[in-house]
Amino acid sequence: MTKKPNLKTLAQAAGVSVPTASQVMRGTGRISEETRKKVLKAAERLHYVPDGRAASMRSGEKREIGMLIHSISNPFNAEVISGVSDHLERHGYLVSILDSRDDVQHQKKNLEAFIRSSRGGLIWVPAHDTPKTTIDMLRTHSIPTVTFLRQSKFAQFDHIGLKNTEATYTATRHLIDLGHRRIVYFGGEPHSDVRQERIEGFKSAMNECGSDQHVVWDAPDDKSSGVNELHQLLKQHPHTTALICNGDMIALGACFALQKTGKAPGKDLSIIGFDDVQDAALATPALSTISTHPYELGTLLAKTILDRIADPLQPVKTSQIETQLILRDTTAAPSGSE
Amino acid sequence: MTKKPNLKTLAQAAGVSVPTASQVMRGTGRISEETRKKVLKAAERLHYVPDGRAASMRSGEKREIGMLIHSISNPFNAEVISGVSDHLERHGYLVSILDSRDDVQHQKKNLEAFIRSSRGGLIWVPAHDTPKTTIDMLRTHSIPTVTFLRQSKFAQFDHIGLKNTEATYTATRHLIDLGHRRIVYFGGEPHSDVRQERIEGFKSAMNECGSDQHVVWDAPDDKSSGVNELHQLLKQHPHTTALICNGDMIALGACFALQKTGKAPGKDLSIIGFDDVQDAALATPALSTISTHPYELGTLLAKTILDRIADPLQPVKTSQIETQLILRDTTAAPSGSE
DNA sequence: TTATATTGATATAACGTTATATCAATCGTC
DNA sequence: GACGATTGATATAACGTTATATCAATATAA
Repeated sequence: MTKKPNLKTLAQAAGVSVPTASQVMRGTGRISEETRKKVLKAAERLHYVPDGRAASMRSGEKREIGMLIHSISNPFNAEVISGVSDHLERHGYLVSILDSRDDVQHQKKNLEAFIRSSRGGLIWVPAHDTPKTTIDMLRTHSIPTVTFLRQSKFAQFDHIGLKNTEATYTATRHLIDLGHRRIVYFGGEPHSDVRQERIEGFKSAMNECGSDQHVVWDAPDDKSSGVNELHQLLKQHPHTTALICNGDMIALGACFALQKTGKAPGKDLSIIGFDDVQDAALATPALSTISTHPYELGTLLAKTILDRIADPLQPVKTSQIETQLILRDTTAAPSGSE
Repeated sequence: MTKKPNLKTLAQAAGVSVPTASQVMRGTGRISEETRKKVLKAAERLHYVPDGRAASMRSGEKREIGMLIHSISNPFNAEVISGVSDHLERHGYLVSILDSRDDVQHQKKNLEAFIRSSRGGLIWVPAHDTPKTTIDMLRTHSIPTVTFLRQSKFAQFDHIGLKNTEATYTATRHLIDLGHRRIVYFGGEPHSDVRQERIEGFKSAMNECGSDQHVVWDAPDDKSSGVNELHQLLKQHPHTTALICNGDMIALGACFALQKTGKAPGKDLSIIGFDDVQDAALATPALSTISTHPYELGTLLAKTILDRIADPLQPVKTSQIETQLILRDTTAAPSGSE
């Protein structure tokens, strides 16, 4: 069991000085072809790999970007991660993922460890109700940070969001044009800002058609919640003809629940989801939904954080990703409308 | 824009020496209550956070564990990650995730960066066809490593797997007892060792009942593949009465495809999945499947890597997680059997 | 020829910690 | 009151790199 080789070992093996070995490994400085080969050959032989901690400490360069997200299993996030990784790996960065589980305690622990580990930047979905102290902690250490999906109330970070209001406006408008009037906004947590934006779009479309009915139904954004809550909803609002859902999962849950009672999504109740996850297209009936281009979002995130690292003092930037209404089989004119 | 505080800054602010400040922050050594308070107060004021790189370099301690997995969006993996994180966070570790996308090139890049970053240990699902050079790289740097799900052919790492053979044996046996004889193993990549184990269990059960029909159908393990490939399968083997599937996703895809042709899973074709993902219980009809206790797997992984870190020279350990056959609505006696 | 660049290497110090050794002051014991 | 033990602090060196300055040897220019 030989000890891990370091630059000193390597330099001795190659018969050169430590700085020379370092320069060869990094490809910098003025080095003759002859010594270059000597060092590289020795490095190969010893399986030398530089210690990133020491290098980063001395040079100040940090070749690792962290992503802290609220749910690692979410297929939308997985696509975003692909977009980020592809771009950043091409620029020589390592991308590592942390999972806050949308819990501020977990998030705080993760961020503390993150700061200690001195990474180059943070791509972040802040957990619900992230407290100001957490934000302050980040700002104090002036870590290049880009948020996505959710924007912090307390600090100005670069941010990339979705055109939430526009998206739900368009979707609601479409339902109205089909003849629907009793439309419910279904799902999401009351505190969510993203949801607030979506509800805004929903309400403004409803207002335009003269409806003062703005029914909003709170429920967790997963499939089982969709199954359970739909019954409650229809009990309280039996004349509902269409749902704008806060996410595809709850929308698919609602479809299941409806089918179990012998009714058909699209025919008896129109349903529009949000995200366009893979299952949306595969479900029967296929789910009408709002697509959000997660891979492109990831690419944009990567570019944004590279810009921020390159110039930490530039003004804060905010952009928004276009969405697209995908019409499949769960939307139709209301059944009593002809 | 003040510079980031370090131990020197902190010590000066508190009016003590650098080693004293260090000891206070770590809670070690003999420190009077008075100076302890002074230092902690100063640390609070300056928002001091130690530099993990420097600490780790000097002390040799590494408080970060990496997980390199083949697919980050896989709900099974997400549960495993939860189990690992919960346990390791309680022991003061940070858990970060890398995604190899089951591609050996990505994997190699990730591992190289991983080694440079000097983490404390690696929990790993080796990508398909991981070459020996990659394994050698890891072994040379003697990084505490535990694999799960897939075991490397080339090196002996600690490993935690599933009782694959036993699981499919039991499942196939159950179908046979119901009266099925024309059973097909559906899905998975030909090179996969895990799948090979499962097929073994399938075949040995089939042999027991005197059937020499061992139809195995290759197909990617996702839902859309299930939809597409089922038709091909039934065209070639029209008398099939039951499927043992390589994963829940392809099983659910097969269910959808069947329903689209007006047939019923369970009644016209029995289907058993593998993994027991959330959707399995929620689908209509609910999917019979093999549950694998991913959270417990994660906990065991965490314990195993802690043991390995504590004593790097102990003999290699291998364990296997029990599985459980969950019978829901997609399994029944074959339709022509009464 | 002398002065000036250029090339290819090296010596030294620094990054922010922590391990080890050391030291003065206080304590208890006989 | 002399001695060793304990307490609470500090000085120093080391972890493995890289930035900067330096230097001898050669090449180029005036």
